[in-house]
Amino acid sequence: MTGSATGDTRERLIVAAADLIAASPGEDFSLRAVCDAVGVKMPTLYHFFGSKQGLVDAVIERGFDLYLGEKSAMESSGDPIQDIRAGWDAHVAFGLANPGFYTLMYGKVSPGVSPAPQSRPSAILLSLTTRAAEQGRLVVPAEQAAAHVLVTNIGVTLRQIILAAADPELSAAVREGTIAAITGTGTRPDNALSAAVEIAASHPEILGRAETQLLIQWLTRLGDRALDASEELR
Amino acid sequence: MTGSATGDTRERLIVAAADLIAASPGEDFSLRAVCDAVGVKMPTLYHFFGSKQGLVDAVIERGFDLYLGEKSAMESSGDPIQDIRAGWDAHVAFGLANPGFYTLMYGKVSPGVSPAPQSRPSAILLSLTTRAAEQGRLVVPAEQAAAHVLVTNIGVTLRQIILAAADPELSAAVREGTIAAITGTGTRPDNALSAAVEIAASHPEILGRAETQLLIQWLTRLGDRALDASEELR
DNA sequence: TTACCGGATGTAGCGTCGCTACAACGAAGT
DNA sequence: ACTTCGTTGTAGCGACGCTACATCCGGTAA
Repeated sequence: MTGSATGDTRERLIVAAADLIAASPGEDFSLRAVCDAVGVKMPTLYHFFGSKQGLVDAVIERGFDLYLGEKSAMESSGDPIQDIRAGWDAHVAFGLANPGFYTLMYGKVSPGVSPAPQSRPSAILLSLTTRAAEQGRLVVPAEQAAAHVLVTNIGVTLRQIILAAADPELSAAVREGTIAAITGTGTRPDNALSAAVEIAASHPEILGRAETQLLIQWLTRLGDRALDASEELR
Repeated sequence: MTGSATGDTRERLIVAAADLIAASPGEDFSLRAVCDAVGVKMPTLYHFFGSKQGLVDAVIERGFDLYLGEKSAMESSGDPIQDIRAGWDAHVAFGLANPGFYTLMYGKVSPGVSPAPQSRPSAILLSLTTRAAEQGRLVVPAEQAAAHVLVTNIGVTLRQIILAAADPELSAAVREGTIAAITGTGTRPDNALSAAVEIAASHPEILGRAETQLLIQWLTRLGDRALDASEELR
């Protein structure tokens, strides 16, 4: 035919499948449509990929290549926590820009899914949390911190894709909440009293229900008056 | 035939579809298999549901009924934040126990998905965050807090389903991180409590001497026990 | 009783899907 | 020139979602 170099047909099949998936994210796609787009019959596709899942796997790998390509374009800021922030935003941005890819990469629930392709970006994240841990900036092990960041990052991205509504405020809020959780820094570190209220409310069994309620009442009053007292000093 | 009361066939079709979905979560299912399980032909199914999506919608509604049935069985603890904790754990437990239902309810990425069925549990969550906001315990608006809790709760649940590995530690860590983020409290209870003790001790005139002494005693005891409880999470 | 009527169900079939056995083509190697 | 192997087409299978049409059956009114 039209001068087909080796591997060209296979390449075009992957691109056509990716285009079809991107055209209707989350929906299934037809192998015949892929073949028609390339101008090839089905046995050709099966010669290269063996099954529909084989083609899907190739598309997924292409998706991770694209994702990591964008990600490696960012240079490190030198600060691991700051790099986690940048990686978070890049993750969300990629998901919203490529919902078809992203759904296959992180949204598939079938039991036969293999987590192997996800290992590359997960390793990057783990290296960042490990560096943060080495600097003594985490209150949890590096593995747990990486899992925490990954699960919330995926959650906020999938949610925005499903609702078809980008929500940068929510993404930023969850991002900062997650970072605060793994670094142990609160978002309002000075307000010890409200933190104490939360601790008491979450463990009513320690002091008893009535005592806990009274304790909370006292802490609240203490907070109001103490705040006034310190205001007067200024 | 065998004495079919009104609506019986429709009911059995929903149950059969739910069983097939539960048998292979995330996978597609065959309408013919549903019909065979009930002992009915396909036009009967189409008489009741109109399309495959119609049957799926009925199954989703059944899933939310089941979920809310379990959830309404829990009585309120009186503390909205504590209720959010219980709701979080119930959410995760339901997802892990019913991955087929859960995937349809919260994991579907198709653009034609309607968020209407999700409005019922979301309203419950929003009422909890609204109560917490009324008590002055949130640092963000109630709507944003509810969205934050929902997105992380779904994220951690979907992740465990996909990886086919329950991880109670991760769920608890993300839960506490999320609550800390919306309440503005840090995740280091010992610091917050000892700081609260200092504040109380430096302002004995606000609550009175005897009350302040008792308050400090309670905070100390709370610190010992709560620290032990949170150690188990790490 | 009888005729009718509307909901529930079956028969048969359409077009499409993933997948495959088999053969034909063409460039590279001997 | 002949073989070999990678690539592609022809034709078809079973299963899918879906539907036009016919049939059955229980209640209702003449």
